[in-house]
Amino acid sequence: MTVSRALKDGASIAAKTRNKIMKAVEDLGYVLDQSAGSLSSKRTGFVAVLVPSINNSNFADTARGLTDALQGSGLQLLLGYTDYSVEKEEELIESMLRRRPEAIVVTGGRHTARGRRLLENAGIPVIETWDQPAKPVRHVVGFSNAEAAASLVRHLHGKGYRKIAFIGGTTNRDTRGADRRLGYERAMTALGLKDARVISFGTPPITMQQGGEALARLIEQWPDVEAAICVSDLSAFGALMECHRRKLQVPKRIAIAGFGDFEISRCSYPAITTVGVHCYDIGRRAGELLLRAIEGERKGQPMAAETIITNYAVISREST
Amino acid sequence: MTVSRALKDGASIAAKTRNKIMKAVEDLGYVLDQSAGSLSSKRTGFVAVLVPSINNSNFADTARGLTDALQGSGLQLLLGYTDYSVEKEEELIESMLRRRPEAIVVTGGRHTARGRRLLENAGIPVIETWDQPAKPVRHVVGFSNAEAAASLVRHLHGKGYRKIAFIGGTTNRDTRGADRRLGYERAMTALGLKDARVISFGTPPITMQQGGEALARLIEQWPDVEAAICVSDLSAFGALMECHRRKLQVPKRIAIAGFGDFEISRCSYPAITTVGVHCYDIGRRAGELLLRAIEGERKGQPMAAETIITNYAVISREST
DNA sequence: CTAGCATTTGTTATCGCTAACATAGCAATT
DNA sequence: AATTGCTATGTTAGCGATAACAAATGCTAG
Repeated sequence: MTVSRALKDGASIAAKTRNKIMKAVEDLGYVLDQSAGSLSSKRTGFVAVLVPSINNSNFADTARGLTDALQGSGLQLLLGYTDYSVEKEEELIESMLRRRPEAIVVTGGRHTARGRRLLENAGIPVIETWDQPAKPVRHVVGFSNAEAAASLVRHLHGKGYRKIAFIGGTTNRDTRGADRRLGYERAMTALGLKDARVISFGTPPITMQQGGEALARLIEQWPDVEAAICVSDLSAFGALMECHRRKLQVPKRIAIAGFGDFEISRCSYPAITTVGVHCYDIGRRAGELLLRAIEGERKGQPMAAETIITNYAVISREST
Repeated sequence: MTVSRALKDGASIAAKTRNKIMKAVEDLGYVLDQSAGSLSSKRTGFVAVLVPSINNSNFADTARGLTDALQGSGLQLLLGYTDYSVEKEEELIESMLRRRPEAIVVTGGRHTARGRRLLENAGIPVIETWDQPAKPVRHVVGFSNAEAAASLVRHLHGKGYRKIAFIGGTTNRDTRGADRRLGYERAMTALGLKDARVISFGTPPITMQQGGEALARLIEQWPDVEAAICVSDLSAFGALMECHRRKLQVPKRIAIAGFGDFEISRCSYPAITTVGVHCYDIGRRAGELLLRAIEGERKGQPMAAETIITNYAVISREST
């Protein structure tokens, strides 16, 4: 027991004893067993985080924000990839809950019925991110992808573009992508631009290359198109490069806009107009919210459901 | 006990009993507690993985390869970011070991003395990746960054370039980056090209933007430079865009090469010559190796140390 | 009907730690 | 010297699962 106390800080223990213990620990190469500790103290120090993917995506930044926010709190991320599938998400939720995380962060507000039930009954703080679900499970840190995409449409409209197209993936698995398209369509209608032009190409998340191919199709199908909004900066970049290849001047002949404010949109030439959505901050603020929620849980005073709407802003650059 | 049996497969249990239990489980929303299970069975199902970073980096692909390889094995990744710092790595090794992972995968072969000791005494399979350490802790899945960079130099030399520069970060924290520079320098000497031109700019991992700025400096310092090798595709891309801005024709006026075969190098215009290093495969094969090693460990027959050298190849594209 | 075997269920101890309480030690105060 | 009030250490009893063994049940065959 004294050893146990020596190894955590804040316990009252004589300096002499502690030193003796520490020396023994170092000599023996002893490492505390946290599974056993967790079992006893009922605090695992885990936070489960489910993201669609971590490769070339905004979610990596969100994960990083979370990691940073949790720095020093003794909490550790348990990361899972859902691959943009709610079925896989359900599986992951279950296997994560087996580890008894102290909170769980998921991406988006769409889950399987059972997935949702698992979340609701988990007895731990739940945070949905990157979205603004109509019926949140509990806490939310996100924004409306539809609204964000709509504001991009209005921005282009304000610059004089009328024949505006949307490039995205073929399915609705990527709900954020689907929301963006929805926002595009609504904004077009609202502006009286009847003929929405949607190119669906590739399973989400669509790659740079697929963005390029989609642009090729777009040009073929609607040669008079004036601007293309891409579901993400990556596809926008692919589209932009395809324009280079075809010697189509951007933005003179066609304007290109992306979504997400990846570094690439800032650095490419021409730099790409995009919607900045503060991916890192979503993670960071989810982390901070979660710390408060866990604190409350430990004190037996569960926090009231909180919804944090994060900012987004159209970032106008050379490509529009 | 019967419940415990019902919840794992392969146990002999009457179908009727199992169904009854499953129903109760579903009704109660009961979820197994794996910390308790791990404590008892001495198998946590964790694999610790330490990577420098997961944002815009090859390591995300490696993590993905690992995840895929471990799919269905019941093992779960415990991911940690070292931020390219061996001190942070040491901390992470310790906190990971507290979770009693069944194997640990680290990036690179450089560790603090204590970090190395912890790895050696952990009593679990250790895999070092992305490098070819002189004295591996145990297993290795990697390649020589120096050799790979050297072969890129030779490739450029073969194409007639002589005044070849290297763009990288300012410190040696990123040991793989440092190795690449070393390989560059050695190859230049070996080819009789005396005047190595190295631009160090930004703390690793250097960004696209820093790659662009570095190119600007390079041109200023050595206006006659014919080719630039960048420490990664991201900086190469930044450099390439800077060339666009300055209306320097690539590869006519200056050739640009990267490292890592990120998607961006394939899609950019002009497409960037790079060294393909099979990031995903490194993860995948580390995962497979690790499964065998864990299997051996469980049977009480530890596996002999194994070194897997992964392939790399210069991929010649339009930028050189 | 019962021995004999296979299958299914039950018991007990244990994994390595910590919460909660109990005791010991020690200085200050009266 | 006795009392009080600390702080430092020790004891005991779990946390919730599983390993290992023990018992019960079911089935087949003689």
